[in-house]
Amino acid sequence: MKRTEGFQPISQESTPALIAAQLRSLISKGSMAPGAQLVEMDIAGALGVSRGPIREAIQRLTQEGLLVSIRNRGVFVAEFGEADIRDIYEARTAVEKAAAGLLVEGDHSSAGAELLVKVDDMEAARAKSNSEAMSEADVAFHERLVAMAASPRLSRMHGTLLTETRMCLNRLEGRYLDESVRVAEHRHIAEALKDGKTELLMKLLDAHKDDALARLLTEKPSAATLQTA
Amino acid sequence: MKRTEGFQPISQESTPALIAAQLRSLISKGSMAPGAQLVEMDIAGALGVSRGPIREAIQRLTQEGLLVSIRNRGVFVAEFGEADIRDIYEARTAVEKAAAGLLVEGDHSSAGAELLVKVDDMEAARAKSNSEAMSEADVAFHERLVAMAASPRLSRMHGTLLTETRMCLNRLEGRYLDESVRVAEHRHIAEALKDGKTELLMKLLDAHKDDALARLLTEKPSAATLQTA
DNA sequence: AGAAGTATGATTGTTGACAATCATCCGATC
DNA sequence: GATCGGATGATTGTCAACAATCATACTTCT
Repeated sequence: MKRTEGFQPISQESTPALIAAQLRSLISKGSMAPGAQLVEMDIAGALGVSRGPIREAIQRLTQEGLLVSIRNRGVFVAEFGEADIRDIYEARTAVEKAAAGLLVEGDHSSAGAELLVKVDDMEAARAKSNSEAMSEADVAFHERLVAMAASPRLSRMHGTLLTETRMCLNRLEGRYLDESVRVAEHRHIAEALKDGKTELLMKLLDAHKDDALARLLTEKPSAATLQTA
Repeated sequence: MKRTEGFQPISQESTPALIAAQLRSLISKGSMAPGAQLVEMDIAGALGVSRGPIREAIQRLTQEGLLVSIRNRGVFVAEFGEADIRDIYEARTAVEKAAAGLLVEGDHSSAGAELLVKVDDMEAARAKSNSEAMSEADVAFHERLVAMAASPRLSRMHGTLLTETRMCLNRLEGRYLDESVRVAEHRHIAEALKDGKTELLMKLLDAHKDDALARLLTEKPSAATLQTA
């Protein structure tokens, strides 16, 4: 028996990566609002580290597009207008369609089944009129769709796009939906994947995007304004 | 006349961003080989700055996936195996197809014409048997395809994927091709775009990817091994 | 009242110093 | 020869200090 059997290599995350993850989460949740300035000294004080690693973390998020850095003036949470929202959804759909394409070539039956579980989560949230859980389940559906494709690059790109999506959705007030339509849309996508119907799947993903954009970019958000991820 | 007419706002790039761009270029060109360690002090000395901004630049490239950072041991240029090459090409094709889809919905005729200009560059390089120019023209074709879609996110994602592509291609030796086939493939894509033939365009992009992967991942590169971007 | 100039405070950008960590080498021991 | 322990040098990670820059407030001048 080898003496090191049973041991696992230890891998420590770097401090800037940890800080970046925490900041990303706060930005994603809207705790740090679009346009808000990140003050290094404040964050350093809150986290109990020096400004160096904070600056390094900020570079990560700037590279990712979540922060905007203006030399000598500071770093701000990115703000997205209508064009950005369109761009985010276009890019997301591109990634999701590519992932779906890969999934259809594999065991699409169990992939679809797994997505249906996520749809059930959405249905449960709808039944409880828990809109926060619904949003989370909606995002989880899309996340899982791409993750199952086991493509590191699609997942990486999608991760950023989902963060950007959340940032956009955080800004919108009064987001109501006939949630059963929302659940049904996702169920149709999952079923098309399950059945290996490539063309239908692509059409549904496109329609899902068009639907979302139409609702998100309605000029006067009203009580009937709809939301979907 | 307003006193500030004719003036343009000045916007200074941050030092870490400048450093990151230079490093990205060196990595892209293969001057910094996959697996090579970046030594902060060396780079700082070469650029005449302190280690702080170097570290910040490195965080950018790490976030982008071009560098791999291991705590307390250093930062290394990312290395890609066969699975990575597949993933890069899959992701690139996803982005390129999405861009193509957007272009077809607009003035696809002039978009296609513009791509044909890039094909002519490729043809000129073929006629001179200049394989470096051919590679550059090939990459420029794909770059332009996505840039014309005017989608910041597709362009951003594509930029990284192209750098990764170059890194992979840098490793391969003996890359010979019947270059006229290569030029023809790109010409067909440009023509399909010009003519607004969506389905054909998507099929050609997929075939282009499959072709590239088949060639790049041939087990024993021979004089007949083909290369395309 | 509006414009210009100056001062001030907050924040950013960079640097060099120091501690921590790791890889490598060398010598001792079995 | 193989293993272990210790020393050494290289490099990384973090920190605090200082200079530079900007935004804001206040004062003076027209």
